Amino acid sequence: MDDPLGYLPGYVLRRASIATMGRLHQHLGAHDLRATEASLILLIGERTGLTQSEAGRILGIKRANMVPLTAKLEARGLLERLQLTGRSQELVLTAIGKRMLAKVRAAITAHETETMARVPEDLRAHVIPILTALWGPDTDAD
Amino acid sequence: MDDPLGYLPGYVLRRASIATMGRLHQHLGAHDLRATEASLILLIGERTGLTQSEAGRILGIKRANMVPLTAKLEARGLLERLQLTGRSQELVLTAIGKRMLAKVRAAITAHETETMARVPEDLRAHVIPILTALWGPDTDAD
DNA sequence: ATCGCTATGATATATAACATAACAATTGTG
DNA sequence: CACAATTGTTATGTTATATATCATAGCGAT
Repeated sequence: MDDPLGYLPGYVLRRASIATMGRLHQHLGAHDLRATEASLILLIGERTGLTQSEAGRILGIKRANMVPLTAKLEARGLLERLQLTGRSQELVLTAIGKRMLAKVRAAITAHETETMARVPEDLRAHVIPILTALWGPDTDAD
Repeated sequence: MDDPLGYLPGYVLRRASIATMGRLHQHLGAHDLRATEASLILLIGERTGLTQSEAGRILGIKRANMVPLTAKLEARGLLERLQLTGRSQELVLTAIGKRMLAKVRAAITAHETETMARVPEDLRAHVIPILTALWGPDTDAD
């Protein structure tokens, strides 16, 4: 098709992200999960004792937006909110949530493999370093 | 802050894209342009005789969403729609639009430089190839 | 221990960017 | 010519953001 903007890193980065997210969405679709929801489940699965706002900070999701996100997952029985200190609450996976976690991990692994497979072999080692560099230390979600 | 998901290419790609778009937005903010609008202006500036739907196809924007996009830019006096065949219309930059194009190009160049500067020098050459590979041939917007 | 500041969660609301579906008009083609 | 495909448009819905405001709870300093 020719993309006359294909020489612009920012543009190509965005298109790459959109395309990759689209593919991820297909992997997750079977479990009726959005990428954001999946990332939260993954995160809780890897880090115990996380507070709702801590999780939000790590994922770059604002406090206000964590509310409907956790509410939805809680409504589906995937996670629980444990009142921790009276003003903060810990996010914990339920049994169903843990089963979902396994499925999410499988989906993510498949997607990850598929994603890396697109990159010429000799460049694969540079993917994470480059993307991490572009991510950069701008990480404040709130 | 530690990002426990930092080993996932898809996740890091998304964060990188969001961060980079945020920085781009700052460059463009002075001209009150969204990234999408800027990309359309850039595109028209590089390719003459483009139809609205052609532009949409190239940029991955659906026909329906091209309407408010072009309408807004036309309302700002940046572009004109020339009836081309009776059902298709060519997008053309006005004089003001061309002046804006110059500014957009400057902003994009600055942003591009800033973006590449984040990447360790020895990896820079791989940025576009990797991102292009990840973008992949999924390019159908409609 | 109380005063003031900050953190947390929640609510309401706005916006950008995308999607789908239906439609009219027009063009191209078998 | 009849029919299919293309183009632009309108209406509408969804998702992921954002902001502003609020009540409550904890914390630090005096």
